[in-house]
Amino acid sequence: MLSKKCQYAIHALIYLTEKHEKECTTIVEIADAKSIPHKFLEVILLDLKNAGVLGSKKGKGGGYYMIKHADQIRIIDVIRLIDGAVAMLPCVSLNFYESCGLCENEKKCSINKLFKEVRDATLKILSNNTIGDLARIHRS
Amino acid sequence: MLSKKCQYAIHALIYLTEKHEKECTTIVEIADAKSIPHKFLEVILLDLKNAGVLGSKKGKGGGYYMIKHADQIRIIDVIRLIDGAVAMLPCVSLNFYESCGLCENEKKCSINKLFKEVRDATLKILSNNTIGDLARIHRS
DNA sequence: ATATTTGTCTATAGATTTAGTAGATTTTCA
DNA sequence: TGAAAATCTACTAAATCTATAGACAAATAT
Repeated sequence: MLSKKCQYAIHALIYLTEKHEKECTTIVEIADAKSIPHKFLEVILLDLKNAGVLGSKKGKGGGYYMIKHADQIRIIDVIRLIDGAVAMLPCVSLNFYESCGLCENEKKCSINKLFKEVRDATLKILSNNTIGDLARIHRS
Repeated sequence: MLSKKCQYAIHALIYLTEKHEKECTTIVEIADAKSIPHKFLEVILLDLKNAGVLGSKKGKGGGYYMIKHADQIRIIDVIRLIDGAVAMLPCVSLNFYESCGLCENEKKCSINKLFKEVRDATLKILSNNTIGDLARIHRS
């Protein structure tokens, strides 16, 4: 399961994409629109900023804005950024690999093989879809 | 990520399948063979028993044995039994559905739609593979 | 300059889940 | 009866999740 944090991140990014781009939107506006606790959203938007996805401006008229184009933000990237590994087992994760510590030979392990299949199927979908795609469907 | 508990469950079932079927195997034997903490394995095997996957016999010469054929135990069933939902969002789960509480109309929600795709791809693989399949590959 | 608005940083806290442990009890077999 | 094994009850420690509080820094308007 994706964490609440990650779900909030996706919703916030879609909201920012659907708004006029290049304009600043405050944390409170997004929080109210999407019913996200705003102190929690604060942390999330900061993470997205530190990852280079969003930019921000302080003071009056400030807020957050998209720094990357929505079509360049893949869903898989948001998940990895907020939640970490996408794979169902540590030993099949591309970005957060760890040995499972249970099988003797990972290359011959049937469990490993099966969950690599699952990983690849999941990755195929989540890396071919962007925040832009989701926002477009949303609008129509 | 699958929990350790679920990984242990899969390994234990494969171990039981690879052993001579119909014979009793003690918790301690499985725990030692697969390096699983045996008090933890105790809980796991009991869950599998209560779900009708394993049978048990108490006393001397007792232990656990397969009650279902390994080819009838789908990996998806083990995961659902031990970890619960397989889906990445509550609103796309078939067996553990809950509303996400974030979108107005689930049927029009693009996020919902995307993660249903992921769910279906995952389910396709995990319901077409059984403990028997994993044990067979293991052996060869 | 100063007040206001807005993001940033530090710190904390409650709830839940994960991963496991301890010890008494029951059943079965020899 | 005694030993071996599962079963049951009841914990616990640590991590993670989901937040919240409050001080601080920067930008803007007046």
